[in-house]
Amino acid sequence: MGSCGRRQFFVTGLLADNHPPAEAKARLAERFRVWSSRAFDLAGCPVRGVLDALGDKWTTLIVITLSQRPHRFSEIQRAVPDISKRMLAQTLRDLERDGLIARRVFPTKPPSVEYRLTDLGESLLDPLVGLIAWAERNQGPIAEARTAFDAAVAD
Amino acid sequence: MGSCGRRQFFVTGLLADNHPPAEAKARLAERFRVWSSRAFDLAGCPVRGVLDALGDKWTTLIVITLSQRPHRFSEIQRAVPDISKRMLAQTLRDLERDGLIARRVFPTKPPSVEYRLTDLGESLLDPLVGLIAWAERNQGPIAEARTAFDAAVAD
DNA sequence: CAGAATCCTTCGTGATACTG
DNA sequence: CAGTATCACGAAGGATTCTG
Repeated sequence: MGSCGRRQFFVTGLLADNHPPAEAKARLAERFRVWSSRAFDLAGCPVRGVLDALGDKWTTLIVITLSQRPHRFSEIQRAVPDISKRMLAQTLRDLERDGLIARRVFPTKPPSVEYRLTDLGESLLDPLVGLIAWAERNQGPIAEARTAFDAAVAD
Repeated sequence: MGSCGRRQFFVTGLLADNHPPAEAKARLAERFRVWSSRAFDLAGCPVRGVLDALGDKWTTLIVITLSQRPHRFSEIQRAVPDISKRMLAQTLRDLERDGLIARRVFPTKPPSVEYRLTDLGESLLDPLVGLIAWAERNQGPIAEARTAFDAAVAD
């Protein structure tokens, strides 16, 4: 998957206490100092890690689908629009490898396989909802900014 | 950029009230019903939108860098490891287009340009910190899951 | 049904060179 | 300094076929 580059982008300790709105900036500032001081020395890169895991085309849609209840392979395929079998299998495999979902095979014929979120996977839902909520809240402003920008570029 | 596919993945209304930990699942369940009912009829796809915007290699690193203070072009390039001028310019342009950062040109010679987060951009920091915190908190378990999975695959 | 394997196309990204 | 333009490559993703 993606790399963090030769130099590592390093941010740690953000979770020390809870974070009231607008404290985020201050928290990042604190962490940024840590990152700057050892940027080139240590491994581990949460920012890149989480983005490599969730940034692809299907992962979050599958996680959201599984957030409701366990699904079978073909159920997910019906639930997630336009995903191919190839990408579904691959994404499920990656999610299982990261410990976010559990795979359970029922030895029926034809075989059926159930996928469900692990506790780790469910713990991701909270921050994920935060992001989605932000996206919904700011859909309008972003769309406006885009049309304004495009109009300005067109002279 | 990326598309939502012919059929739209639609989730709305997540931000009605605040969300104590572990309520995320219930909130998603509610939204999922809405999504299912009009998945094929309406446009707008916050999940895809935010992922298309943040899922690339450099966007979040730049946002985090700018979260501390305004930066000039070359400052960002020094702060973000291994980014090329091409990708820096392109990512900054996309961020400006979405209204997340503001660009200000000082007519000096040689010219200098300052980038800063807009209010919209700063509002992204909070959910972003949530994701990073999750990533840090679960770096260990994920790494363990991977090695366990790889070992199991290797028979 | 639940995949694996193969091929093929498109996109994101990097390297390099040029400009105001 | 702050970009743009062009080329080239590798990886992500899609379509298809095969299997247990």
